Amino acid sequence: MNSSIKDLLDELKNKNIRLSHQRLKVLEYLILNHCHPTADQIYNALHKDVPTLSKTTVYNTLNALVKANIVRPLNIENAETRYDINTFDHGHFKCESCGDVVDFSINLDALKANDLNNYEITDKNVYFKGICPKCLQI
Amino acid sequence: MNSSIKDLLDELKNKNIRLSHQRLKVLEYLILNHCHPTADQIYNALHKDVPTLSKTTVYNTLNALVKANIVRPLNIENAETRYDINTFDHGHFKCESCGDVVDFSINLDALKANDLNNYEITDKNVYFKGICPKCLQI
DNA sequence: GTTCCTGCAAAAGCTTTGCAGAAGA
DNA sequence: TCTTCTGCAAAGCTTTTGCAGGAAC
Repeated sequence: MNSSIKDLLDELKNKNIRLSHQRLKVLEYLILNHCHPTADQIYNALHKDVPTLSKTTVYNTLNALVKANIVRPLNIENAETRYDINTFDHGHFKCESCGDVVDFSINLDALKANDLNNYEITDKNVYFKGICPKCLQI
Repeated sequence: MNSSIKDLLDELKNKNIRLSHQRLKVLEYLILNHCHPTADQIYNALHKDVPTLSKTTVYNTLNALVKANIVRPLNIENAETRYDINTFDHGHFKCESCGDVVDFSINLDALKANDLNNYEITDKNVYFKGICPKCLQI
């Protein structure tokens, strides 16, 4: 399960991340939209409500949240980093037609690599590509 | 198993990919160096032997090989596409200390995603991150 | 002789950096 | 008050594009 908003804010305080209006807006967007947005998508979505918002601040905020382990960066396509606030184990599916990314549940602990016995593994990633049901119908 | 060089060249001919000197050099590099190089690494390695080689040609060649399904592009880190000529099922491990990428065997067919029943899945990717044994010793 | 490829220069796209003014604690 | 954040402009990187000359077939 996701941590509560309060826990999140406490964690931010502990890590000396100031809760500016812009940062709260980015965080709110990530919590309300589990669609693995790019920095650009976040910027475009928030720009209407916060006209002075700059892309620099979006990047700044996202990098701070990644460093604080609150969001995870997602690299499926080149030159397109997406951001994910879900903390439970899951894989990602990207539709090559519409570009949408959805989560799917997968047990990452069960993923064993016998070839990597002397390696220290800190991060496991799984992503699939293909066509989503919506695009298959067209 | 990897296909033989002859099979590769036949496949290139079938797909109307001309066997220029530069392209053969890039292909040779990929076959001899299963280290998942970036375009830049390939360029730097071949530049000595083929002084007139341009990065544009390296990119052009890699894109042609990807389109022909002869090499696979690998996106682990943002703004750093790597290229892989191994065709058998495998995952990738990237050392966050030295940056090296190594293969490990994994059964991708066994990776099932129950949440994606109505999805058409064309591509499965697994990558781990951590520290390799060499860097752990330092 | 066609068609496609090469390589230069320039451009495009995402992300980072420098810095002065503004806002959070 | 002190520290950090914002947002503009500019720069940094990887990758792509336009195009004239050259190579493959």
